[in-house]
Amino acid sequence: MMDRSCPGTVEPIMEILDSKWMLLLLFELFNGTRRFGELRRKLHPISPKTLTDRLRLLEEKGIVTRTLYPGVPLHVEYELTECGLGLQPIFAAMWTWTQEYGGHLRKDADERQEAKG
Amino acid sequence: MMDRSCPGTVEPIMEILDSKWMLLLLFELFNGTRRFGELRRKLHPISPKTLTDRLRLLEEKGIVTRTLYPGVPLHVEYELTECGLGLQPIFAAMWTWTQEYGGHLRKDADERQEAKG
DNA sequence: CTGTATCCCGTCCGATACTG
DNA sequence: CAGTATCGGACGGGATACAG
Repeated sequence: MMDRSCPGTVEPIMEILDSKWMLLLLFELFNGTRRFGELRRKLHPISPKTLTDRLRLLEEKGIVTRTLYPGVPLHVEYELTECGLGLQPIFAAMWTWTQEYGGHLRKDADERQEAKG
Repeated sequence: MMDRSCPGTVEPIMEILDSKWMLLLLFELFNGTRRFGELRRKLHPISPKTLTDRLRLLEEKGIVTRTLYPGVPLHVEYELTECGLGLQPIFAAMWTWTQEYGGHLRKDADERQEAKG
């Protein structure tokens, strides 16, 4: 499974996850159905354009459903599909990794130490 | 675990994975120690600047080690640390997701159908 | 062989104003 | 309320030449 074919298997997922706000957006949706304005407030200061872009992408990929409730005022709900909920084990694996190796992520700690000499 | 703290737990990993070439680079290293030129050939047409950037980042994060073998010609080897090898379950989870839900990722299939419609 | 230094371009994203 | 349209800036990454 860790062979040459794996990058091709993994890349489509990365195309979803690696854009700005996408993680926060997904986690928000993991916790239940959300409306557009609700997401906008929670992800503040995301721009409406960007939020729409993200939601449309997730829709395209079959990860969320968009439900329109006609009437005034307009009312739209976004909800994860089974496919979207299925992403959770991936985040669980990331969470586990951080617990295990998170201490290694010092990054600038080293640089500061070097500066001090 | 899927609560509000999780994005913060996951983001540091995404900072590593979400840059161009990083997936291919990691998979190459999963298969063993590699030299700079070797990576450059395998990831062709990556630019040397970008390859260096990626390797430096991985080094900073403690995910790879860089070993210099002095002499002419110069010889450098990159190898995953235990921490780097620990990333594999994450990719395994992604792989599983694609097996399970990969069929949902049609994206442009829908667009084409719409065009025909 | 293993990088670094420069320059440049495309893309992503934010800000803002506007519409059904 | 839930978006769309438009513009512009920042930044990631490519090409290329050069250095240790």
